[in-house]
Amino acid sequence: MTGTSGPRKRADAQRNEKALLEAAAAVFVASGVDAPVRDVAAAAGVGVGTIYRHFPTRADLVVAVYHHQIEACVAAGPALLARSASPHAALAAWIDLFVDFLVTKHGLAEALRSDQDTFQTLHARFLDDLVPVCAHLLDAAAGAGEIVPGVDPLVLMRGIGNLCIGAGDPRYDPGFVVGLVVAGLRLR
Amino acid sequence: MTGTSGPRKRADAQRNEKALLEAAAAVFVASGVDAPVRDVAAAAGVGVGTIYRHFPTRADLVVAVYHHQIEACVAAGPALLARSASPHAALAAWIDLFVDFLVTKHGLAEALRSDQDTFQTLHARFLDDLVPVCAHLLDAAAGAGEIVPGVDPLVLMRGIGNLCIGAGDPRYDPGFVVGLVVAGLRLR
Amino acid sequence: MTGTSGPRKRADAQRNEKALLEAAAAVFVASGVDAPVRDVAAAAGVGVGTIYRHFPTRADLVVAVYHHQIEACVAAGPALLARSASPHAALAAWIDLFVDFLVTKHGLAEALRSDQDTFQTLHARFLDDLVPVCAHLLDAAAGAGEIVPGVDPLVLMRGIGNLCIGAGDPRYDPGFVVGLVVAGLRLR
Amino acid sequence: MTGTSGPRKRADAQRNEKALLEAAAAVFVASGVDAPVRDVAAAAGVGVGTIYRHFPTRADLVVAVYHHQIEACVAAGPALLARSASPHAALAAWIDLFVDFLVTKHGLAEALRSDQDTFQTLHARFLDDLVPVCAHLLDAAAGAGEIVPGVDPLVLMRGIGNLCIGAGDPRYDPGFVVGLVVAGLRLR
DNA sequence: GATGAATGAGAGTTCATTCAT
DNA sequence: CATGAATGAACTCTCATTCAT
Repeated sequence: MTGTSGPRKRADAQRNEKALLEAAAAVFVASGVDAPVRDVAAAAGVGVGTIYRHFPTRADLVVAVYHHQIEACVAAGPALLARSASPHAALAAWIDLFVDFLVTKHGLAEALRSDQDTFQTLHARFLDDLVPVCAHLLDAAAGAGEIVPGVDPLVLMRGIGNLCIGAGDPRYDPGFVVGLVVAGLRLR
Repeated sequence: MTGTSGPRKRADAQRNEKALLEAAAAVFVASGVDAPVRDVAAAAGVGVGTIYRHFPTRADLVVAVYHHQIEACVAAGPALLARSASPHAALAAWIDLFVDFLVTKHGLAEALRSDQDTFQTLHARFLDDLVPVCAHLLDAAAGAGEIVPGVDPLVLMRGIGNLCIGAGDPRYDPGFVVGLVVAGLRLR
Repeated sequence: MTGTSGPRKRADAQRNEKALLEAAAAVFVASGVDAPVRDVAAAAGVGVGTIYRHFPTRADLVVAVYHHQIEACVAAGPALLARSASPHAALAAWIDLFVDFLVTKHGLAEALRSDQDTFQTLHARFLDDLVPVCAHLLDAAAGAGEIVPGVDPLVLMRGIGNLCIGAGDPRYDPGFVVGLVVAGLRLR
Repeated sequence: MTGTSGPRKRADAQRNEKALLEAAAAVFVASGVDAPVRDVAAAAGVGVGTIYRHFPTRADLVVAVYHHQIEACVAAGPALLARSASPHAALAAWIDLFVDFLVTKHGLAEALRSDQDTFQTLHARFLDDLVPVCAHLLDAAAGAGEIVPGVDPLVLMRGIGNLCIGAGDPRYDPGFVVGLVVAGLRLR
């Protein structure tokens, strides 16, 4: 805005892509990840061609939309483990974080659960990145004797993800049920 | 042909409707509750007009499809409470039943979670019928001091329902996570 | 129009299909066989869905459009052979008929030559039906010692077909070149 | 870098244009003259804008692509007439040359026949250059009493061109039908 | 009542063409 | 001059829904 007029084209394109992602995120929240490409384009104020240029398939777009947020979650795992009172506390905090993330980005959980071919990629990406973090936290907690051993992190994460579906409804409370799950993990 | 046409028609219509429901159930399992109306009509061997005559909206059809199964679940609640060792055991057994139901009728959980307007009716019907049963079981278990008090049956049921989404995937195991929830309910 | 209101639905559908074919023929002449489906639908005064119902693929439509005309040509072969002065005269007359047909239905020749996948079916149909007739005429003329033996009917017909491309242009005269071909066939 | 930039640029531009034409020729052979502009640009390693700068319309590009080859054909006419045994032999040889040209550059014949507005220019150019050559050969042969008089060279050339359409198909043989045409030209 | 033909909105996708950099 | 990002018209195809028979 001040003096960035030099190599502008690439800068513009990047800005454009960012605007695209934000618009897509908004549209996904409002209409789900199945929202018409046209709607996303309109929301971003670009032509549909621009969407296809940047993200050839819908999966590419969805993955991109949630990429940064996934990364943040990945980073939070070790950080929490380092500064929490106990591994179980870290696990609980991380799950809370994950739930907050999903609940905030309403529509994400729905996307995650979709077994449509279109979202295979999203699925993969999501789980490939997050499951190891979860596994690490589970191992730490199990190693400390705080939780039952042998919990499959993938199963746990998909469960948590599922529980976040429909978070917008005032009559539903994902956090409560997730709390039951976390409680259920504890060794008694 | 003249005298019997009155009652006969009704019988025929009922038969027709039943065939419709069975066909719809099969199609829903195969293609989800968003399956094209034409597919349902074709599976039932009727015209699409007939579907619309019997079930003006898709929700009506979906509700009807799952009606009997919901009723069975409703009936199972008191029965289990009567013959189980403890209220908590009855609750656990009933939840298992519910999970089995959802998991077996693949696609139902997905339909349940949908917040699309189309399924509002289904939602309502499903919960209106089942929540009281669940509430009764929760009350009994809480009254016996076996579980934490104040669990909202609606929230619990929606959580359970959500956990059943994606049950077909071999890498996911709804039962395990539901087990954690049930364990989490117990007073420690 | 007078008393055909009995089994009207099927009658209507047939009428509709006929109107469709006529409209499609007109559009094909005007815009080629690649004309947008919408244009055909508009010309026929129906929705696009109607086109797709009657003719699931474009090839189906194209084949149907030219079906009757192909049949007429098929029927003309033996008839001409029976009533012509010589086999060569019959062959020449039949080729004239074929050329008239292609030239009249401007756009047909273009369709025929297309090697696009869409028209494979048309190609096949066209040649499967007409080549045998042509072969019969060629055999008769060759048997009578009037023309060179061993002419491949398929090659001849595709040549004739090609020559009819662009018949609308006043500066071109397919008939003349076809005449040269027919003359070239004669034993000298 | 300073003094040579004037002439250098022109040299570069010429080189660029040549590369463009070669790339376009290759793409036209592979995908037909309707190939996406992008494909041509990509094959040439330039941006689409460059294509549009050099050749504002597609016709301009197509004409340019085939320009050199047309010129070669033009030059061959008198040469053949000079060194052939008879005018008819020269005509036949020249037609063979023309056919070889069209058949080799698969896609050219298709382009030639197109009556689309886009190719009007190509048409014109092609015929304006070649028709006189053909006329000359026809006149010579007619003058020598070898062929029928009064053959319109334009009609003949378009016929020949049409016959070359679909040359790639193993079941078709343009050369054979062209041979019939050439034979048909002879006085008997 | 049942039928299924017809309708047409809507979604995905491709590309010719323009124009800011 | 060259580039290629952006635009948006155009096209195909699908299906929910209506309604004449």
